[in-house]
Amino acid sequence: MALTIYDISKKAGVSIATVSRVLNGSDSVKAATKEKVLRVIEEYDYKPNAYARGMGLHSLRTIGILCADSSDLYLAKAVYFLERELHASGYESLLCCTGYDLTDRKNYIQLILSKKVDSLILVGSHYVSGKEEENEYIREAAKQVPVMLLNASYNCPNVYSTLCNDQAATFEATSSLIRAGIDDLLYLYDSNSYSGTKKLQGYKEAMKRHKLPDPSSLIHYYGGRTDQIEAITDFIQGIADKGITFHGIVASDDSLAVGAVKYAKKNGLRIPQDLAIIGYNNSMLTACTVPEITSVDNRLENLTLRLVQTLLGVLAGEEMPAQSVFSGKLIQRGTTP
Amino acid sequence: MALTIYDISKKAGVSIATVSRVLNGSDSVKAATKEKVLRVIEEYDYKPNAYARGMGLHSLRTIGILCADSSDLYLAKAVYFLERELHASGYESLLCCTGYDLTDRKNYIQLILSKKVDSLILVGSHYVSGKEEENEYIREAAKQVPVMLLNASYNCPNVYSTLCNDQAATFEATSSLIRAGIDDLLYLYDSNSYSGTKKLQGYKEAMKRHKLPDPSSLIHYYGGRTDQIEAITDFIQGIADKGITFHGIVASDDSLAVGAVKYAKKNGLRIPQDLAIIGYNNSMLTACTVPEITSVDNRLENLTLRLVQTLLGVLAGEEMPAQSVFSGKLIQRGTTP
DNA sequence: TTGTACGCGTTATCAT
DNA sequence: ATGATAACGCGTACAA
Repeated sequence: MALTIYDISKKAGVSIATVSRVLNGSDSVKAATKEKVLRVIEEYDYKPNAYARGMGLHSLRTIGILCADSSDLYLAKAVYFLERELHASGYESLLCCTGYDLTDRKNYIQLILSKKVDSLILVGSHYVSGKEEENEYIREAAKQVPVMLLNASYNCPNVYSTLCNDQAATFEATSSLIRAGIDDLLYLYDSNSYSGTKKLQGYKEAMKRHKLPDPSSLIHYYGGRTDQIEAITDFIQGIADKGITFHGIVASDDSLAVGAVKYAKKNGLRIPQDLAIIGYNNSMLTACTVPEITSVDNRLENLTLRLVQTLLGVLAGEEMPAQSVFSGKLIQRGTTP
Repeated sequence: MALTIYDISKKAGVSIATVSRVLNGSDSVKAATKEKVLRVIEEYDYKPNAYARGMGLHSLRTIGILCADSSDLYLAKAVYFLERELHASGYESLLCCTGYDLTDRKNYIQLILSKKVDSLILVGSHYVSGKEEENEYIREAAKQVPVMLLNASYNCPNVYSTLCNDQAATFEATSSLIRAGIDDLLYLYDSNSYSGTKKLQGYKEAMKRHKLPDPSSLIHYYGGRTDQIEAITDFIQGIADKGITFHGIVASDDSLAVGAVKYAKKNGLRIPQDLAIIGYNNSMLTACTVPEITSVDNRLENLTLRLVQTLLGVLAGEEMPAQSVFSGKLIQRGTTP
């Protein structure tokens, strides 16, 4: 059996209260006593029981990180950064891959809350819906612990949003192509999430601002998996085969842009002369093609850093901004003129 | 304040013992009583306190998943599959990105064990070293909880290994190129981990078996980051610039293979006629290049599935195999003849 | 089948 | 500065 605080107190010749004080860094304990207790703790390699500790402190210093799919290139990076930051601050991370289904998500959150996490981090904008009733579960969760949103925004007490201004970034990306003289721009996207919607708005706004005709026929939703590059290529081919002409593509994700590059190659189109392409996320995928893909960097590491700082502040009882917005940045590479 | 088992027992007009029995699915409770208690639980949405429960059961049904870097394409997939399987079996996953440093890993494991996880899953072969003294921490951990190894093997009580026969797979991949008439085969690798060593052995074995000259000058270690494709391309260029000639490349990772494809393009080499390439892991990267990359599939999902099954068996007190080995499979695509 | 009472290992609140 | 002791909420012998 593992040692308890009683064992240590006996061996050190003090009471359990004193041991507890030493353990929790109380200042009201004589240096000599502290030294003595620490030596015993060291000698027997005593570790306080986590469950019992959780009961007393009402916390195990654990944060629930929820994401739809942690094998997604972008989400995986987000999870990685978050875990690293949290660990550095003495918190552990309970990872939950909830999938994209609403009911599954709700159940998962219920479960995780019952495990007494100190906070919930929802990674990715899929967690915020356009329909208010579908966000009810966020309000509910926020009644129990602070809820942190990465790449989404939701206005509600105890909910804190950290995100990139995807709309502005997409507006800028689209505009840069238009300024280069390309105005038949295809818009490809794969998600109707919060940020998915914002990106689309950015594209539309740019088309409108430059007085281009209604782009409805140029906007296409790819509903398949983003790691199926071949399916994406076929998808774009299908659009072209319908007789829709385009000399530029703005994509909501780098994988869609990779599909676009492969489409161009298959059809003997020169990049960027015949077809210019812009991706999103500035992932390693941008470096896999020839030429390399121009992409929007939404500074994920920055976002995660800020999110954790905000969270720590909230947990410490400080007043924190409910929303932190950063700017994206277009990284120029070979697929744009 | 949240409801306790006492509140529920009062409202249901029974003792806490009965509530506890209902909660834990004991059979010795009258159907009517059970029904009554369940209704109260439902009505007040009562959730047992996790800490108190952990104290009694000596478990919070939580597994520690350790990996060096969960943003790595391959590790991320492994973590995703593991979490999914564990969740389906009623276990939560504590994610720990330990990095590649030994001391950091040790500390992290100590910490995580003190949080009372039911088991440790070490994802990726980096956790097993060739030097026995560096594996001491695994032995220590295994004294406390079962330790599961994914893609590595270590012989020690309470340690269970689930892996792909990377040596045989690499042997087969290398041999297939030799049979196609290419015998100046470069071997690129990026890790000296357990499986890294095995893969290299598979390559060497194939060269030897086909009576090819000592390949020492053809074996090259890339020490940079695998998500830096450009650095990989430069690395290969450097090898060629040294005057080493090769018409085929066997790589220990798909990202190295992507770098090889880009190297070929830069130098106007035809693929596969002038340069044949085989990657490893069969990741989405194989679909990003033109032509697509032939790669070894080590059936990750299978491995994770088996690992979790083994773990559940061990936790249930059943006798389980200490080692489960699966075969890899070469997926033919455009970079090989 | 059900209830009582105790143990689990801490933290926190009083005294001293 | 330190010690005694009461929570904390649940599981589980043991008793009924």
